[in-house]
Amino acid sequence: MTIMPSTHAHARPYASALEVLRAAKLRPTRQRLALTRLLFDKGDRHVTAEQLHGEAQAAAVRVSLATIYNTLHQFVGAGLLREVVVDPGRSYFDTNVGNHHHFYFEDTGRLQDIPGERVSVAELPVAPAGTSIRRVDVIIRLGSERGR
Amino acid sequence: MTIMPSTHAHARPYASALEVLRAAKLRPTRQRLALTRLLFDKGDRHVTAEQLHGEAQAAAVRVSLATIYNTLHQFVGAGLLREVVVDPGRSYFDTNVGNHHHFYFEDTGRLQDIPGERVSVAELPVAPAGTSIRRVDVIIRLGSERGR
DNA sequence: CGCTCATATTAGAATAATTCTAATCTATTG
DNA sequence: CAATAGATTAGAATTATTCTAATATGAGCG
Repeated sequence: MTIMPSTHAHARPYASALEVLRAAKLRPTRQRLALTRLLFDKGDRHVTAEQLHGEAQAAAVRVSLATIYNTLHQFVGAGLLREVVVDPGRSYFDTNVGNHHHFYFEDTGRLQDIPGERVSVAELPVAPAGTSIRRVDVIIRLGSERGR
Repeated sequence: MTIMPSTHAHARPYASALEVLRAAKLRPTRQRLALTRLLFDKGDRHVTAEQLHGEAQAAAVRVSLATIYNTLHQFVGAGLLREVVVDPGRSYFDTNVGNHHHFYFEDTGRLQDIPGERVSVAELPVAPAGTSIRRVDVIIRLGSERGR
């Protein structure tokens, strides 16, 4: 793919990152644009803050870890990311915000999506008045061979 | 309830704590006995390390935080406790090791059991060869009124 | 019982992930 | 382009947890 004259009509990474941030009402700063691209230009992924920081540095993008955290949380707030809690002490951020669940490989720490349709949860009593379901997380924890 | 002459025939807290530890092949030390009682004498509960430490101090049991952590993890290893991960950076230990799932009140940080039968998960592809399912966690996250 | 030793416990230091702070920058708007 | 609200930053601070090395203790044995 060759360099194109600057138009605005197609989904180049840059343009789409900009749109993503605009839609989320977040100022498109240099670092947010870069992080948006790192996060969303490669399909669904699960990253930790440190990982993303590493990728940013590898890509010669100067971003502090504080900004990584700020941005990840803002993205979660804006519905661009979903935080997955599987490991005490480590947070994963999932670029797939659709209806789905997870396989978690305990040995390697890797997460894998399971399409939402493959899992059904029989209806349950919505808890005490004044509360509503934010989300239902299903995590299938996998270990190597020896089943426990 | 008054002090009983020392017999061995009924399920006093002390005796059962001893049995629990023996069954788990863990030496019944002073602190493990005390923690066993604190954990299991009051029905199903979800505690953090700090909480348990606090309870121990309140009960005038001298135990270091390191021992709390050691013990909690040994108990998990022995199948006496189950670790529930719902909050990044905080671990809950559940005295209910049977088949069940959880409501998680995001505002208060409280966990509540949901009997296992109330939740059914439609079968899913067991992941890559060489792995087996260790556990399936279903966490229903609740928020206050405003749904999201 | 009292020794011995493997196992536990402990205080405190160390680590890891994350958040905070206050100073410095930078989009945005007029 | 100046003003300013909002963003970024380095580094300190916080939180939860683990590690370390020294000390204590339960279990088995004579």
